[in-house]
This record gives sequence, structure tokens and C-alpha cells, in this order.
Amino acid sequence: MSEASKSLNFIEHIIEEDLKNGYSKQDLRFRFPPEPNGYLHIGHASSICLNFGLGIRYNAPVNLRFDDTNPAKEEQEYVDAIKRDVEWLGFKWDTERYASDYFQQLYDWAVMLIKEGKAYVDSQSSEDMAVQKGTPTQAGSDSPYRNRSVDENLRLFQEMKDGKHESGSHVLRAKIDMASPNMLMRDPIMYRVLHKAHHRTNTDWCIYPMYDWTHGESDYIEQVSHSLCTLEFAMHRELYDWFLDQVVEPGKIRPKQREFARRNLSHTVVSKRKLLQLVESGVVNGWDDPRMPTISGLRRRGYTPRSIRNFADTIGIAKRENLIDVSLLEFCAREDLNKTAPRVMGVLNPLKVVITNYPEGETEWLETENNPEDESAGTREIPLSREIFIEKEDFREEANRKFFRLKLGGEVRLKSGYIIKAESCTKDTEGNIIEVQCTYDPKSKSGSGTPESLRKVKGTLHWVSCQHALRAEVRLYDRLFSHESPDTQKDKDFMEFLNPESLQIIEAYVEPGLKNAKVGDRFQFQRIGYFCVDPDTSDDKLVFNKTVGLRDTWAKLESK
RNA sequence: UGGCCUAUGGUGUAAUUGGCAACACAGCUGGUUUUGGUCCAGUCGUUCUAGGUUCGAGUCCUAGUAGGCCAACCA
Repeated sequence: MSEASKSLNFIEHIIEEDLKNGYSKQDLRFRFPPEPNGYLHIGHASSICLNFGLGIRYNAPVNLRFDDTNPAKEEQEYVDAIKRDVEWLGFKWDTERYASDYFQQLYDWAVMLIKEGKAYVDSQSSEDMAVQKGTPTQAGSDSPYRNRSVDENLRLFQEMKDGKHESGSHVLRAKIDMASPNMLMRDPIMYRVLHKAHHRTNTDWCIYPMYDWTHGESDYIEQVSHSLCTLEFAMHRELYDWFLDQVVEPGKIRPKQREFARRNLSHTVVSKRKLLQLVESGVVNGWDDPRMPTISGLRRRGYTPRSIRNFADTIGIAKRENLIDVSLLEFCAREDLNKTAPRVMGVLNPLKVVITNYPEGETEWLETENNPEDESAGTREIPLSREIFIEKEDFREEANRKFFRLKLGGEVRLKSGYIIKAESCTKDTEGNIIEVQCTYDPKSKSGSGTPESLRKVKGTLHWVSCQHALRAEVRLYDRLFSHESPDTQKDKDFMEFLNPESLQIIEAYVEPGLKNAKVGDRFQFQRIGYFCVDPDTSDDKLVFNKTVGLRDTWAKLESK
């Protein structure tokens, strides 16, 4: 897909319009501004791809800026995790910034506003201020402290900074308009007193700036041209612009805030609060649990950075509410993994097959391709012996013509091996099939070129040699929630929709070559799906996570 | 009883800015295949409603309807 032929999203249209109106391409600059109070999720990935994608498209720098104005919730641990995730996605930021780097400049500007009579210290309780704020349909009323003298404001603000007042005792507010239909303009708080150590500035400050006061000014300091955020900040734009008006100097870039709709993924939640709740309640095993929609969870699950980038590109960006079906994400995973993942054989639900005419004690090494989609991936050898495992679902005593697998009296090919025929089977006392006896055609070996090997049999099965197979733990995942939109149901808590079967742990048998697999390696278990090696893997225990299953038209047929 | 935003197939996003509504996913039919995968071909199906402007409206205007957001010393 060439860049030129790709249609533009509405943000790109805005930028193109600015460029046409004389904006210099050199002045374009973007930023990704996470608050370090949680782990990044698939929604952030979309925002990251948007901002960094713009940087690539226009050859413009993109800053990674941590919005760290609230020491009560923010931690270094999150900073590190966020940096790792952005890098893993494949993006490079121009400079690493912190809103806290600008605390002094912000303070100086605040003093300037006080001197201009545009900000004042309010000494009421938050409850009283909330009452005065009015409601969306009723105007607010002025604070009794609204007309304090400049000198008194200056003195109090200095004292707040010097730590002479308790947390919560005073705030600095912008003096705008208590009757504005936009509640954010009703004298918004710029600073609060907070005696709390900050992850970067430690105890240097005991007043901390609020988001609205900080964000636009930070954009301005960094000379960000287009500041993109989610829709819920649309109402903040008026305030963003008001604060900018107070400090912008001629000749400098005036940042422009534009809003886009956050991306919602079906069958999951993407809100830091709810994700935190999942972690803290123990429903999942941490932020990187493979069922989590966090970037670290997707990584552990086996998603590739490219598949996530493709997903973000495919869903695009707009301003309307949306609920993107998780099947699209899964498609993107398969699309990438199909081209890159080496094929191996693994049996998840083993049924023993004895090839009765195969010499006892003999082992034969069969050559098989590593990836039919990529010839350069080469070949490897896999062992065959008299006893093998196949999937339970691949054998039936009786079946109709649509069943392309093994049935009594029927033939199938063992992938890269021989054609076998089921002769009989053994059952336990409860009637469960526990073994199948087959014969094989020694002349039908794959690739041997004999007429027998060229015979067409409808089914091909994956298998492993019992004697050589490795045992492995396999973790199978299903969607975390059974409802497509668990957190938008009236009067229902999203936790009510948890899928109790989102994790299933089984013992499987895999081909011996997997002994050397390393953590993070991704494979296609042929006819099953894509799997990757989990970090829980140790020298004596191999653990795989199922990333996503192969498309399964048979299962679809069956369920009809 | 206010303000702001949004409305295009089942889902997501486009439409050269007023000129034949398209792309991807999902679904369905076939074909190829030593993975019931991949790949290939085909198919189904769309502009919230009512007016208006115009030769011509998904696009502009008016009204309505539906959905989302806004009253944290959070971001």
C-alpha cells in the first residue's frame, strides 16, 4: 500500500489544510503524553500510532512527554513500562520530556497571571467551591475570595509554594467567568497544595499544577504544533486556548488541540481504573496477563508489534463512538504471523495411534518445510516411530464424507509422513476411545515421488512421535468478557460479565525440536493456531501461550 | 433544563471537498492446497428522519430524532 494512495483521516486533513495555508512543514511537531499512573493498553497503541505515524508521514519530531502533575498516583515503575511499550511498538521519540520539567516556568507564568489580575487564591473548602460552581444548566456564583488584592494573592501563593499551608487549604484559580456555559471556564483551579513527594522533583514542590494549566503550556514550551487528545477533552479546548492566550508570544508556534474518539475493543475494557481493578482483584495475573488488552499483555500473548500497528492503521481515526470487533485484531495477528511464524507440530488433546505394521523400535527422520509461505525458512527433520499421538478430534469410528479426518477403514496422510489407515480402536470401560490401531503404506512416504506417495487422500493430520515428543504446558485463552461491551450496560457492573473460561491450562505434546525454543519465540502449531513461548518457561518446563487460533471453517461447519 | 460533539453495510473507516458510495474485517459460494490454514475468484449488504438550496446533496442550510461528553484540589 503506497502512502500516496492512502486516504487521509480527519487529523491529516487538518494538517494538510494548515500546510496549504502557509504553515511550514518544518514547524510540525507532535507528542504522545501519557500519565505515568498505569500501563498502556490497545487504546493508547492507537494514539501512539497516530502521533508517531504523523511524525513519520511528515518527517516531524514526536516527543514522549509524561504528564506527571499528580504525585499521588504516579510512579517511576509506570514510566519505565511506558517507555518499553512505545519502543517495543517500534517507535522512536525525539526527546523524552516531563511536565514536571516545566514546574518553574509554570509557576512564573502563574505569578504573572496573578499580577495581571487573572488569577486568585481561593481559601474555601472543595465542597463550597463545588456548590458555587453551579450545574450544567445553572450559572455558578463568585467565590468570596475572588476579589482579593494582587498583593494578598501574591503573598498567599508564595506561602503555598513555601509549604506554609496544609494540603487542601488553598488553591490558585484562574479568574475567567463563573457564568460560562462551559463549566471548565468557571474559574478553574490551576494549583493545589499537596505535600507529597514527586517521582522526579521529590519534595521540591508542595504545590502542583492541574492538567488544564499544564498541558497546553507544556505543548507551547515544546512548540508542539498539533496536540491530539481524546474526545472527552473537547470541552477543555476553550480553556486550553484561554491559557495559551495568556502566554503566547508573536513568532512562536501556537499549539492546536484537536480531539478524536477513543477506540473501544469488543469483549474487553480499556480504562485504567477497570484494568487496575482486574489486576488488584486477582481476576488476572498482573498487567501483562495475556488476556489483558494492555500492550504488555498483548506482547506476552504473542502479538507482534507490526500486527498492532496494522490494526491501528486499519481501524483509522474519527470522531464517532465505536466498538471495534476483536476479530479484526485477531485477523491482524494471523496476517502477520502467517508470513513469519515457523510451523511446528503439537498435539493438544492426545490420542495414541499405533502403526501396527511399522517396525518396533525404529525411528525415521522425516524432512518437513518450516514455512510454506517463506521458502527461505528452510526445512527441518522430525522423528516418526511406531506410536504417535494425534488429536482426539481427528478420529471417529464413523463419520460422513464431510469428515476429512481419520475414521475406521479410512485413510489420511500424516503430515510430511505416510498414509495410514485406521483398522480398529480400543476403548476403556466407559466407552472412551483410548487407542487407534492403524496400518501404513510404506511406499507412500511424502516427497518420495512414488505413485503411492502421490495418491490424493482428503485429510492430512498433524502428529508427534510418542517416544520423542516433549511435554509442554499450553495456556489457552478466550475473551475475558462474554459481553461485547461489558462496561456500558446499565445497572450492571462490568465484572458481572467476566468469562469464567477465559483461561484453560492443558498438557500438550510437541515435536522435540522445540526444546531449544526461547522465551518470546512464536510458532504456528499446524492446523491449530499461533503460540508463543511464555516467560514462565524454564529448563525443565516449556510453557506456550496461544496467541490466536487459525481460521477454522471446519468448526464453523460443525456448529451449523 | 443549558452547552459541546457525533450520525455512511453486521463492524471499522473512506469518498478527489457539491459530481457513478468504496476499502478492510465479518458472512456466504466456489477453486487451489500434504495445514478444513494461506492464496485465488465471486457474492451479500450502506448514507438517521423530514423539509430546503442546487442541473446535481453522504457532503451545504433548517428542524427533529438517537447516541456520547460536561458539575474531581484526576488526567
